Amino acid sequence: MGRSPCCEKEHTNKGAWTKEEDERLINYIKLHGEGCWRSLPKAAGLLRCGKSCRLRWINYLRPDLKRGNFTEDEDELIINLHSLLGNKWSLIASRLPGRTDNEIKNYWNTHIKRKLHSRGIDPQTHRPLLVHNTSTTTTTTTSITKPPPPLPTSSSSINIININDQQKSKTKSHHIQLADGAQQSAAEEEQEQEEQQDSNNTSTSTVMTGEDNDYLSHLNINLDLSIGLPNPSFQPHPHHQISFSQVSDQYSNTTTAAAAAHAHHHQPITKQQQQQLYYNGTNNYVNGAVCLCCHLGFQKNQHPCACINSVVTTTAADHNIHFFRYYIP
DNA sequence: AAAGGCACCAACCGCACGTGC
DNA sequence: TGCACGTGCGGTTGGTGCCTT
Repeated sequence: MGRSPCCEKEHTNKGAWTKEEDERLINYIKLHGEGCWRSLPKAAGLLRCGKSCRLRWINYLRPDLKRGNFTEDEDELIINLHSLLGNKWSLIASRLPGRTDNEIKNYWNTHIKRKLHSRGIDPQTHRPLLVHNTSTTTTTTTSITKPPPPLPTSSSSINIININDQQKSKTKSHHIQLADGAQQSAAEEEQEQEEQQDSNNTSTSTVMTGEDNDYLSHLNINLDLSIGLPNPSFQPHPHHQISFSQVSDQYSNTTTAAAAAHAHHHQPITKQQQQQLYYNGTNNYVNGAVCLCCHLGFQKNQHPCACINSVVTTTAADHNIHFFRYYIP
């Protein structure tokens, strides 16, 4: 016995939405708000599937949507985010206010892919295209190529933090600038290249780097990616309600840091702790954290993530810095 | 003017995940 | 623990309009 269909297909319209349908949907959501998509069509007097209503609202009718062409900045941002996240369109869209995942996905397939090809970059791997790369399996050929060029953003930083809860004194905190004119040592860079090549043999597009090779090879790697883009309208997922300040001293005290780590990994925290965290963020630019433990499948089966004992430290105060944290328990 | 090719994008579909029971 | 349900995501499809022949 299969699951019941999401709607009665014989009684639903398909295809393009009419103006009248749009108005019905808008009016209903204005009155009752979003949600309960399955029952919405009937309640709103629409002969549409609930999923269709949701899609129409999210991708087209929502009042906060930004219409019009993508800017050059948006282009670059999408490219950078895609190089980090892969085809996680909703995650990418969460960093572009007013843009939808569907819109970005379409834009990627129609414009950016071509743009990258013209730059000689493989849009899937973000590595230089090889002349002899005529095979359809680009992942195998790219494993022998040079590492990708630096991201064309103003600057990027990777912060690798190894925290042993009992031995915080042995904490390793590794901060690497990936901007043009990188602040990496040659040895670090070499190791990063090796690790990147290793990581390319997997389906994960995330770049692993730093001196923690032993730890990185450990199965219990936890990954927390927080991309610090100036996105004040960012609405964190309910699971990720706690925002992280980019200013290091905000989390220099253990209580706050522990609370932040605690909350970030889906643990309940007190109202007081929450207020403290938000208060700390208000004096500075507050960055919405994206937990890739969940989004990329790391620690999917562990609740909470093993990185719960990590202490959050940050190192950058530049509002435009792309900010990553890797937690290794 | 008609036909064909192409680009664009709204919409659909199937699946995965989270939640409640 | 397993199931049903609601929701969201990513890949794909199909309609439309523009351009070229």
